[in-house]
Amino acid sequence: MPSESAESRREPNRFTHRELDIMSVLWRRGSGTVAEVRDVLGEDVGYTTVLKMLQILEGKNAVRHEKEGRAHRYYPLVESADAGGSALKRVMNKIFHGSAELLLATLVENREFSDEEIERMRSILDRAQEKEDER
Amino acid sequence: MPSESAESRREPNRFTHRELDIMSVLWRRGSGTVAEVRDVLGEDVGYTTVLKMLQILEGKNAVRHEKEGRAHRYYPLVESADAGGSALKRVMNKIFHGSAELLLATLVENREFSDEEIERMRSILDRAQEKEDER
DNA sequence: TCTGTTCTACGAAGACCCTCGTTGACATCC
DNA sequence: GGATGTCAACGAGGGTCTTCGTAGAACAGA
Repeated sequence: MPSESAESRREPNRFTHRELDIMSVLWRRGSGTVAEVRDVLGEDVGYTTVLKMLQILEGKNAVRHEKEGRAHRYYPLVESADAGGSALKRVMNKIFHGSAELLLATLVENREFSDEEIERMRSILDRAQEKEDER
Repeated sequence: MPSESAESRREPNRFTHRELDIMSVLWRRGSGTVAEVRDVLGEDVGYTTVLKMLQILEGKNAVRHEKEGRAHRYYPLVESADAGGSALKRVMNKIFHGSAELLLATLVENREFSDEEIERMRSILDRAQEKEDER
């Protein structure tokens, strides 16, 4: 098995902090204009900054835009599940020695979950196991 | 609820990519000299680069070193569980809308787990629930 | 002693990230 | 028409991240 540590300079679905801030808004809302995104982010981020970031993201094919009146409306092209999968894999490998169990243990340790949440998480595992058993 | 997007410029336990590469090695091995860390990372990372990163990490109190012969042996000061907790929280909030269930679902979707692994993950949830029920 | 090796230390170069000032287009209101 | 407001576009500035060249100390072997 190759060492995996030599990262290719540009992985897919990997976002910088600000990029992630902005993608996060688009994922939540489905789409957004510059002004809308900026409203969510708060006034401490400049308008032109948000615009620039969206243009950068467009250059990376992470979003696309359509004209809407005089403004542009931006839509995410990268799915949050894909970005999340990559991010989780990275965290799991780099920090949790590749162990999903260690990751899960840390997750439940750092937050209190209600019975209902835990129940739903359990059923997620059930479904995964069923799928496994079918083979 | 405050908007949460205005990140403080330096969160604790937050590492850059290269920093994380190096911390990852120290966490796995428990400690390492520059040469040892570099061996794990592969020859495409320069010796002085690794040294520099370790010095930077030391400046951030993420590692410390002891003399070992003529060389330095570095030890992690930040625990992987702490770094992992921060990273998971970030991923959960920015990408999974704060939902641990969505996170778990993505995790099990992206990798096949054996029955044993799933069983152990289930018991992690059991333990969390017991703790919850005690109150 | 000379030479090669292995180490730390320092600093500078280059890439990347983020921010914002400025410009010009367009629209609206008076 | 002139003032005002909203918009995209561009580019430059300053910061951070990463890399590496170079220097010098310590040591080993011939």
